[in-house]
Amino acid sequence: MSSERRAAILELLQTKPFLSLHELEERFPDVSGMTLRRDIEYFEKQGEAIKVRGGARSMKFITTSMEDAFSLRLKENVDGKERVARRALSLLETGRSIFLDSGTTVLRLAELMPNDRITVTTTGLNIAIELMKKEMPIVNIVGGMINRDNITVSGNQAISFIESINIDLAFIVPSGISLEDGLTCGNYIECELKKLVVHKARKVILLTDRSKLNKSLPYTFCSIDDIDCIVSDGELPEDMAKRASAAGITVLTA
Amino acid sequence: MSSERRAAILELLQTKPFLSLHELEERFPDVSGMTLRRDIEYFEKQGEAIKVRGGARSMKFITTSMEDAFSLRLKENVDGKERVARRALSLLETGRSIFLDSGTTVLRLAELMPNDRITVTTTGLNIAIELMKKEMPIVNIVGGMINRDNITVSGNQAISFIESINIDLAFIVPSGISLEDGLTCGNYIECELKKLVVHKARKVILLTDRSKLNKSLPYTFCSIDDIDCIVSDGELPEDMAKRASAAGITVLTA
DNA sequence: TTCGCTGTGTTAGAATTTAACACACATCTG
DNA sequence: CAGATGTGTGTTAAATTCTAACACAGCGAA
Repeated sequence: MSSERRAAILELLQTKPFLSLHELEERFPDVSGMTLRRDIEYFEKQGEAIKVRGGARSMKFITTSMEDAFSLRLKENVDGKERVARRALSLLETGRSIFLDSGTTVLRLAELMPNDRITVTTTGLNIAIELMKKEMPIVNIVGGMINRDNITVSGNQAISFIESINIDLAFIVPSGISLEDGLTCGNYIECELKKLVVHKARKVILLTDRSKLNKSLPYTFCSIDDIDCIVSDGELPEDMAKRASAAGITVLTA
Repeated sequence: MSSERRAAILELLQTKPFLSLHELEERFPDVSGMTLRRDIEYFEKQGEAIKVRGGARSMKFITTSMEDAFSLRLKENVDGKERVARRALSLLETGRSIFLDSGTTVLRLAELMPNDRITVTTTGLNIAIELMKKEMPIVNIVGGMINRDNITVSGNQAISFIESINIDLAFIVPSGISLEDGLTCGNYIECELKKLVVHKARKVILLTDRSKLNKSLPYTFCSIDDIDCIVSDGELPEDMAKRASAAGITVLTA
């Protein structure tokens, strides 16, 4: 039957950016090349792929110009970010007001977010877009100027927005973490915003991966002691773990 | 020289979803097909196009899942919207602060916007995203709750944002226009926002197409007399034209 | 001048794609 | 049940497109 084969091809299309006909012919030796061609044609009509010479390109991997600026960064330690995002998911509770920082880890979290009745406020344009694809969360975006580098909104208006809302849970991603300097980022105005978020949130959850540990950037927005929970993609260094436990911070390793 | 040709091809790629080699050969008879092939290859590397049998598909028209929710609506009277957007383009002046309403016509305007030094404030998430792809305009997005139906931000925060800024030019798109009810839309809170924008803007430009004329929706945000300029995709009905000229409104038909 | 680079043209062969027809099998329909 | 219809598939040959390799001109740098 054709549907099984097509399902399998669709699977492949989710995995690889390019599927060659030769590949397909090897994978499905009992049907003719013509059939596989027709399958590709079918997926092209479905919008899952684009027929190109020699095979098909998967839509999943075709990103519009600006998105791939991210996917570049997204490729660093994808696996770690994925695990952190999934672990963080379990901290969500329905009916809450949560804040989502911007960043690729959080983007992944947004993609995975269940269709629960929660209210999300975010500074990340792409995160807002991602959440809109779902049915449920009420999505707020803070107002202000958009930073092209990281698709993040910040500024006075953003600050006054945060001042006006209540936050149960804040998921924060710093650019650097160190014992001495605490959580740091490289942009003053965004730093101010994060500072306020940390101050206002009832509970602050820090999402991090290996690459950020023991790094320090110009602006500090809070100390490690201000955090309530750390989700990391691996064990924390000993000194940091000690500090965390002294401060009563829950540490989750994903 | 190659750069002019490439610039022209890039233009074409912005216009059409598919460019055939034959088309290119007709358009550029003084270079060989091989050269045009190489141009396509070049644009594929640039991420502007995808090479397919017989030509190239423009990236611009390859949409990721959520975007095509819009392209559905975008298909209504595309031609009219396109003309209105292009006509509106000529009203832009550098160094100004402009407001862009949300809507497909404006989205097209955003896509066409030159790389000038202007400041844009918008309620449309997708419009902000579109503008970010460019180098130049400073992009502000108002804060507030996002309406899934039209990817628009509104709410108290949005209003306080608008209150805090100065607007030279506001490009407004109502859902309905009629002599009696003026400019109307179907959402109370968005209506309030538009009302404020019209009030604050030094100059209000109304973008409209045939489909909106003589329609009336629940909430009015301003009267026709409050407008400074109307850009329409065809002649206005006589009574409306009369009213406009009496009010000293510039009418541009595209 | 000479070198090397970039942009281009030409060609022939390779590879892919298309289109048309054929067949098997399942499912309706009278 | 016979016949009609439709879907999925295979086969073939021709048409089209693509690639690769080499050639050459123009231009700036050494």
